Amino acid sequence: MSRVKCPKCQNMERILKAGIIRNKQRYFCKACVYHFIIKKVQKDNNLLPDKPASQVSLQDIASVAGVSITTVSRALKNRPDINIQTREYIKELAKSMNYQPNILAQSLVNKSTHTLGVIIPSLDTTVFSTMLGGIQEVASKAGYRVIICNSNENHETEIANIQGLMNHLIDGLLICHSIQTSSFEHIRIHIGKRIPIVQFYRVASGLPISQILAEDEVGAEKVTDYLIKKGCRRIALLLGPKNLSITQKRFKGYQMSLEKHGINLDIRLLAHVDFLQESVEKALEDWLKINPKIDGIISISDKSAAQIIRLLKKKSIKIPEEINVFGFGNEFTGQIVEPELSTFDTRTRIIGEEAARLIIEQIISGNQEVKSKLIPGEIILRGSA
Amino acid sequence: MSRVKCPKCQNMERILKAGIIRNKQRYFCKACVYHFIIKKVQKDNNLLPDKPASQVSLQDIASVAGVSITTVSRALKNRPDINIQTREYIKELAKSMNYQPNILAQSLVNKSTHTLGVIIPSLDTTVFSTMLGGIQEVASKAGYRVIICNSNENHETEIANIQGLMNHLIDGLLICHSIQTSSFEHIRIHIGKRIPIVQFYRVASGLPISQILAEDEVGAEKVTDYLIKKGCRRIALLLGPKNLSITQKRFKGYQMSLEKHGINLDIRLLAHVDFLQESVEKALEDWLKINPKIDGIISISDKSAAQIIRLLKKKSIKIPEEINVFGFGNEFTGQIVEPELSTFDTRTRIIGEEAARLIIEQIISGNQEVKSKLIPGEIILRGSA
DNA sequence: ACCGTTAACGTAAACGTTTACGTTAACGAT
DNA sequence: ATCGTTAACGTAAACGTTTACGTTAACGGT
Repeated sequence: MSRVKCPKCQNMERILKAGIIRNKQRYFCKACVYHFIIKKVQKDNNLLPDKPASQVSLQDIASVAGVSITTVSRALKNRPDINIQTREYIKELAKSMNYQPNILAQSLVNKSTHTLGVIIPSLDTTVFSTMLGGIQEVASKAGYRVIICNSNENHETEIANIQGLMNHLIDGLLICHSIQTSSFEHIRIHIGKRIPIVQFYRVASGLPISQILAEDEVGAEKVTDYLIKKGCRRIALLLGPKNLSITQKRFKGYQMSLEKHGINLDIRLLAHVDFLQESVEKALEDWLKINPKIDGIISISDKSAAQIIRLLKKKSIKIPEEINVFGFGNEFTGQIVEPELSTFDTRTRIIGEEAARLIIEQIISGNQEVKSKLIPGEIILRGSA
Repeated sequence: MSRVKCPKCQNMERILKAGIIRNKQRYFCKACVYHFIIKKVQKDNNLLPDKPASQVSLQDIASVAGVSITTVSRALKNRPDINIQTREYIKELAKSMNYQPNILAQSLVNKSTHTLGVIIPSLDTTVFSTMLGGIQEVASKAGYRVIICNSNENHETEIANIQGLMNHLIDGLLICHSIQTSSFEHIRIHIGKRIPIVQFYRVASGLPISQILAEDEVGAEKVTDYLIKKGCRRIALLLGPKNLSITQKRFKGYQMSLEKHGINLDIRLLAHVDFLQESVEKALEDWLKINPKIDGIISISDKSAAQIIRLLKKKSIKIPEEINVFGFGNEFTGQIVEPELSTFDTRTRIIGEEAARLIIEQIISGNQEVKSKLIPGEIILRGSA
């Protein structure tokens, strides 16, 4: 017979084998009707009385102090219902034990992580990193962390990122859509739920979500107005992909200005690029073949504008005498290129700040009322126009 | 007498008042020795049988499916020990109920968040956002999220950020120190603990932590070598704050090159700036007063170098005939300024990628062996030198 | 002696998972 | 009938907090 003793009734007689489970022999004691497994005799875990590297928890402090977890929590959180001496003692003890609260556990209970999620299409572009800087600053002043996800201008990545963040990791989402994003179902399913969302810079206007916008339409109109006033009649417009809100709005502003001044729209003067150097160069080549000749260029970004200036100079085309060039964004590059770039400052940092401010307000108030805010920009005149 | 009934023994006789606690009258039943509080009669919570907006949990699915939480978890995690039909049924049910796992709870149990923390000194500088891009890409391909904290070149902020992240929010920390950081106790206390740390770009060499470095020393030496070979003898060096590792290393490389070529070091040719436009301008003004005249400038960054070129041109000093200018970093600006900037490409994106790769390897392997990796850079010659 | 009151503490549930281990029913071999 | 075996499920502990609520001792008034 098996020399096995039932751990419950200590009987050694009526023990049956009862199969093998997870590589261990199982037994059944008929006397006390009990299934059991013989544990491996642990090799004397002689040393290491404390858990070694793991962080100290409320429980650890409670054990040392000889009180309950509740009391420790109360002490550290400065709750009432605790003796002042006890509180101070525990606080010092916690400090000496180098206690650090586990934010995960806190968040799980409090249902709030004090973290904002940001989806941004790219980090290589100054515009976006500037906005991020603004978001960061406001967020950290308000005690919020920021998780940044880079969609890399890719629709699928954007969707995946949102999925991940929304699973209880963040208290609010700031999103600037990728170029490729044209359907917005992945956003719509989250509207009105627990987590507020704010769109910024590039937005989907159809959705009932708050937005922080640059003055795209008005900006483009002002810039076009200015160029027309300077005498330009053949103004080329470099735009992003057609589905982008800023593309549409800037085109609209451009169009309105032309209309206002009685100038006909020539679609050959419009170009849609994907922000890569080659496509900008291609667009410029095409423009230069057009008759009557162009006398102005408004670019989506200062980066592209700077590039255009360099290309025009290589062709010995005089700026601004033959062609005026205007940028968008007021990036550093504009001050380096010669002639220095005239540009429409969209105040990207402010956009970031306002977006963060709005979402934090919505998180705290719980009020998800749809708000739309336009950040006023400003024309900055330098040598190129 | 009080017409209060004891909820335990239903007695209405021997009930005593027992103080008020949290604004509620407390009672004591002498019959069954029981303290109790009369609950407010809940207003018929007539509607809303389900919790309204809160996310669906394993428990919810289990209730609907009529199984236990364990079974649901097993099904969704494709564990064995479950009937295939049950599994498929539960999976579909979960999908139809739009189940999303709570990452916080998962992380709490698994003691891993699949998130990297990054401390970066600034977002406005191309160098850093480029490195971030590299980190992001590698991390997200490996299934890791990234929390970015901007220290804003501030020591205190850096410390606060690390504190926050280390409290169980991240599996690994990537850090690029702020300018102001000169003591490293806040790092040292975390070494060898649960969470691996990797320093990148700006590092504290004294610490036993892995590092990913740019070729600062060799790079500066190569650049100086090149300028000397071109005939320069009075090469000015624009550096960052003295405590920065990259400052020290680039100076060392510069010094070694001078020594090698038998040129004496003139400390008037060294300038330490804080990356602001004014300080760069000030440094340049000082240099131009020196005799014998300078014939070369090596700058900490392309941005400063571009600025210097603009300033020199305003003073009608010819580049590279009178003064050669060399940058560091290969930023976009260098291609816009005229003459185009010669620069040492430190491969910042690669640095970010490698840093992410290293920390993920350490997280997965659990091996925190100290590794140091130098990312080879490359001289890029353009018009300015 | 009896009762009402309160300061100061403890107990246990809850948050949503994962997982070690216990349990059951059914089946096949003796 | 008895026993060994296994598929397929359930129970409960654990992760580290927060917090609603229960409990105790001590005190003061009659």
